[in-house]
Amino acid sequence: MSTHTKPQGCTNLKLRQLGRIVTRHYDRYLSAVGLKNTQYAMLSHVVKLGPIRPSDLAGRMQIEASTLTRNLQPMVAQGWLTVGEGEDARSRLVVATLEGQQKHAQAQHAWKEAQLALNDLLGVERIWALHELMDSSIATLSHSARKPPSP
Amino acid sequence: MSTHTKPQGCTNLKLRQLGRIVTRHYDRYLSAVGLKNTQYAMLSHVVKLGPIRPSDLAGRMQIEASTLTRNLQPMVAQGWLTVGEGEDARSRLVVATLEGQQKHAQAQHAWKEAQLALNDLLGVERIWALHELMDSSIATLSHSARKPPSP
DNA sequence: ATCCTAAAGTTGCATATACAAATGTTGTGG
DNA sequence: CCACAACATTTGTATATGCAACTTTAGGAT
Repeated sequence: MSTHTKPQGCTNLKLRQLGRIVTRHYDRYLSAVGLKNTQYAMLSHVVKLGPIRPSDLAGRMQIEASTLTRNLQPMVAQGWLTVGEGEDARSRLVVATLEGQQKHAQAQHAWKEAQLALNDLLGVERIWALHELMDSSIATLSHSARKPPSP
Repeated sequence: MSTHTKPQGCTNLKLRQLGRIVTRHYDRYLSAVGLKNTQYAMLSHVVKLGPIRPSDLAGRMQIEASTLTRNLQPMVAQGWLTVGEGEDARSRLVVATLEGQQKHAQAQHAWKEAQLALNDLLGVERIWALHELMDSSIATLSHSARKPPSP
């Protein structure tokens, strides 16, 4: 018979448990430069995607727009990002300041150490396999409009 | 040459992005019974592990003790869990009330729908592969005392 | 017994996350 | 032009998450 029949257990539980462990790992490295993992992620996105509208940024990061609004605040307060006027009067544009770009460059070192340490702990094969699966899952799910249960 | 050289990108970023998507998915199903995914996870653990000390529960769930303290509060307020005296005067024991057990049984249906819907979206092969990788990663990381960067 | 350390929980502080509802803005059909 | 739907962002409310510091209680060593 086959080595596996049906998936066991809860995908969400596993994702969150592993996520917590891994997030703590990265945060220990990033704390040396005064950033949280989420802030590093946001900074990276803004540095790379240049002036970008909040809703587009939220879409790229797979977070809700309302979450983005709040996550921006500490970054703006620290002077790493600014939120300026957009095309419309309703939209804005997020950009990284010079300090933000410098902070990002500085944080990249810490990130790399964290990533390499994790590679060591899990082995590059497993990391690689995880990345492939997660990338393809994100791609699949970010398109399918996931509909709530019927009635 | 090999089809892959080194893992690209940030493991933490991918885990969190996929985690957010999947968590939202489950939460949409669980909202029908008035639970958040994390509460369902906690309820399941307590129902299964019977009277258990907070620190042991935290260890099983891979969350910090201080997080557990707070996450317990809404559950106790709803009457699903109680926190009683433990062996010591310093430790406690968490147990599920009757209402908690009923809520859990009720929530299991919603959870199953969410899981099956996800299986459909991603395919059982991918789910299975993800579970295997995440389980083994959690097992590996939960033992290795992850040490912060030197100085 | 006393002092010192370890163990178990909790609090203070800061951030992250999302849904529902509110606000303000734009574009459109009539 | 005007009512109305569609869009972009923010607020209200609630929960989740972790680190550092603190309190209380055990256990051990002398």
